[in-house]
Amino acid sequence: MKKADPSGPPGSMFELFNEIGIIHQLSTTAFNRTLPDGLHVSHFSVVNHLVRLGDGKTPLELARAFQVTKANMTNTVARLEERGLVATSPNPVDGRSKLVHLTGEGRAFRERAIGALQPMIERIETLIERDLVLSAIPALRHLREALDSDRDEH
Amino acid sequence: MKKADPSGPPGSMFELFNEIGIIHQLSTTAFNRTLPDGLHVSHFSVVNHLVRLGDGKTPLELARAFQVTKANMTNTVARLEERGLVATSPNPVDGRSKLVHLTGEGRAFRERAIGALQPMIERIETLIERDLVLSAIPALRHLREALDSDRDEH
DNA sequence: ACTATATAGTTCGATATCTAATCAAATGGA
DNA sequence: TCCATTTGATTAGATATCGAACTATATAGT
Repeated sequence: MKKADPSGPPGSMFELFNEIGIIHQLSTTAFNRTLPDGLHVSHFSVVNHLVRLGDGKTPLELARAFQVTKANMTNTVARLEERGLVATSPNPVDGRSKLVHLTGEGRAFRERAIGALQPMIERIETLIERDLVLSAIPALRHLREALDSDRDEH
Repeated sequence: MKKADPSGPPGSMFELFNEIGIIHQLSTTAFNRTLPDGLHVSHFSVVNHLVRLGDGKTPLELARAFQVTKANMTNTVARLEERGLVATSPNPVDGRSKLVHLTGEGRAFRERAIGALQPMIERIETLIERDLVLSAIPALRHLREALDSDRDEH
């Protein structure tokens, strides 16, 4: 229905970034609307990361994992702490640093969030050819790594 | 160098959205830093769209083309107008609406912006296998259309 | 051991973006 | 013709996010 325009020659890097931008916008807005307790994708992502890969990470480690600024992660961790989803403690091996731990509420929130997102994921999966869509992952991984290393040089 | 974590099972929709989120973040920050006159990707995109597809569009048409809210586009158009990159006029066929036209400065800005972005695009292209990366486009188009039509139903 | 530099985190100010509410004009049905 | 509904645009308020400046601690070179 939407004849969205590619804002760049078809098959170009511009089109690629444009599609990525639109998908990001549509998906985060949809996720944000769906997540419980007024929390946002950025909050869920951090809690999910801590559950999946283990907690006790520093804010900087988290910032790097998600490629956001330290300031951003300071804010995100503060919000999570206000809500009681994480707790922080001094880093025993570095006096400048702190460690972010999950609370029981944090784990419970993750469960609720996944439950809330599930129907939406399923709805989308009925609309797409799953294999076609997932086939983009290796290319995206590769591009992400390139952007990442380009950034490191500044 | 960065062992970025997929925050979701490998090959899952979660990983896909996560990669897209990170790429979006890295690329828009890099673009924003590169664009001249303190302008941002959102501004460039609108001007570029008007040059490529013709001006005299309404704000709502622009909002739909980029999948952002009307409020967002009101703001973007206002900024562009402050800077003299576009001008608006009443819509002769609808008293509620307005039309957004390019100015000479707007076209000049687009040229400058493309010139400024070019080196960065080229630098990235030396870091990637271009064909691999571009091969993601059809999958992304497909996903974007699905998200788009899902959204229409609310 | 001292000093210079680097690093972890925070704070500040600016801006983009969202949702919800509002206003004005257009449209369609009784 | 009039009123209810829809639609285009704006406004208001909240929040995420960035970059830059700052503080405190750690590290390295002499």
